[in-house]
Amino acid sequence: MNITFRQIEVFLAVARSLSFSQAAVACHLSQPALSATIKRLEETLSVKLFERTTRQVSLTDVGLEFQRLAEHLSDSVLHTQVRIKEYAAGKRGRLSIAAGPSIAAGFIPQVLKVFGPQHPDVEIRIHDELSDTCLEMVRAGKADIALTPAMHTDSDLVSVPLFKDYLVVLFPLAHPLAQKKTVRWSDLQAYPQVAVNNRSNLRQTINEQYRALGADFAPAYEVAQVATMLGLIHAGLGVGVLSESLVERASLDGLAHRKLNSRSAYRRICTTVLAHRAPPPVLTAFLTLCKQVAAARG
Amino acid sequence: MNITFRQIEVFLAVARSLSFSQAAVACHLSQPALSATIKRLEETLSVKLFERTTRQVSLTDVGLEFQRLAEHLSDSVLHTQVRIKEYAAGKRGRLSIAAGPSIAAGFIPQVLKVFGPQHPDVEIRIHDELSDTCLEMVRAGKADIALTPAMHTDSDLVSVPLFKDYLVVLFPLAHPLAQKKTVRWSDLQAYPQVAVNNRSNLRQTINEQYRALGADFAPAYEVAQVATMLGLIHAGLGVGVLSESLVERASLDGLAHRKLNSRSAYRRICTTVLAHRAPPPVLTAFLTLCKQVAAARG
DNA sequence: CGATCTTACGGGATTCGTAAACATA
DNA sequence: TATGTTTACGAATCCCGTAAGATCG
Repeated sequence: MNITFRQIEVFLAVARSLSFSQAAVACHLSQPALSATIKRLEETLSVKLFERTTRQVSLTDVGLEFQRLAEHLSDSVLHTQVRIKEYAAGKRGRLSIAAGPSIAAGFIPQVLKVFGPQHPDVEIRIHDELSDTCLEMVRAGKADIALTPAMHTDSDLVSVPLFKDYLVVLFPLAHPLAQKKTVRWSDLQAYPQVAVNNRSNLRQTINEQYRALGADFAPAYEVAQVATMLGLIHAGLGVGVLSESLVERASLDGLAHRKLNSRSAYRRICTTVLAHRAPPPVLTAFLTLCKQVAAARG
Repeated sequence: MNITFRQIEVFLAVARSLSFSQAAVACHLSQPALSATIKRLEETLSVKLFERTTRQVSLTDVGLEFQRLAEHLSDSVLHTQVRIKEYAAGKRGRLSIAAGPSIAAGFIPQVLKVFGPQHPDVEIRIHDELSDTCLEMVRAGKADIALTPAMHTDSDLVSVPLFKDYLVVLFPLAHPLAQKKTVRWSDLQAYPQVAVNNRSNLRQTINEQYRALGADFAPAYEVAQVATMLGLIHAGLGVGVLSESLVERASLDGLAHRKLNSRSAYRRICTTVLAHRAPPPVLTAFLTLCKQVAAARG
């Protein structure tokens, strides 16, 4: 014989109204049915909860003690139901996002600006690491999703293209490039260049672009962090190639940029998640929004 | 459609073993019945809790989240059941005892010495007040029970005699009274007496005893607290009449006592509780023990 | 006698167990 | 093929509502 949540609800209704009849209407139950429910509860606990004469109902001491505990139980059950529904709707939970440097600084904030307010009870962690590290984190379960330029074809990961992130060249406002309407790769060769090092996917893309043109890319300055690049460019030491997703969000006072006029000068940004694994609900909500934002940026 | 504690138990069994068959035997259920229970739970929450191929069962993300909540619920229900049974058995709760000065210092500790260890989860409060105050506290609901010499006959209170508390005279070890085997009231008149003031029930009993003998009681020293009496007697300033229940427990180094040789030199100690009110379970346990201890002291 | 809880009893839903079907490694 | 889950179905149980009975003011 087991205690029932229904019994607790009914008990609380009686304890509050101190009347079987009133509690019955409150519970949408006939009065004898309610009477029986209380009786069963008392039998289950082998305890008398109410002192009842036909004209008066009052809680026994044990009943009073049980009321406190029952109140807590009722709250817990209700709480559990809303929590689990929120969780299933992606309104609650933890979301661990791994993203490459430019995505983390450009695209992700754009998405989270909408996602955050819509999902106030979701704990979000952003891992801004190099692309390879991002994918490794997904594989290890440390991140739910990776947003990187690298398309992975391993069987344990599944990647889906999100948008094309075109390359742009960045330079000071007064720079000669500011006069040009369109910029080609060949236009850059006249100026010293600032670039991130070879560990970066962005750099590898640039290298490939140069190789395709039969040239070698030899930057005048090589750094690890994008922020350092911006400093060098701002100081007039050179120009630098970055991705559109970054410059369209970051505040780049004193700098201007042009999209590189080449059909192949882009990286395909992909979402990567674990294969053979149903995504957490909050992740599907996040993914849906990512696609919307990606579509909106055209 | 409502969630059931049985469903939660079953869910947790499956979540722990990750097998419907094993969980079924653990729950004393046929495997199809268990399968149906899980299905109903999933329908109630409108959420898929397990990812199951016929050969493998695993928790979904929602299921994992639900497991934490369910674990908490299960604990709460179990906790509630044991708590309420402990409470009903008098093993748990709050007990507020009001007792007159000598009872509080003598008899009560004797009872609690046994009661305390047997009921470790009972919060006990002792109100050591004058007898009238004790009865008033019971009437006001501030105390569950009063142990006093005063027998109350008001309709809202019900008193039951517990034991006879005989009067004794207390004196220093070297006092002449130490030579006597029996002491009568008349024997005391030769010595200065120390007594508590007229607000005390003890003092009123002494006054009555003297009146019955056609004498007036005129103590040499009158104080409010028993502890002060003991100090004065110890200093050799006089002898004092107290109750047997007090001296048989208190440590009275350097003092001796004799029972007063009179059939009427006692007070009838009573328990008093509210009438028209079922006593809290812990109180019945306490009362039972009081009667046992009272019977044992003869 | 009127209001309220309890008991009695029949119908309907829920839950269970057995047996068969089904799906994966 | 062997193991483990789901479906199908009949039986027992539980739960509810109506009607009658009991009790207190």
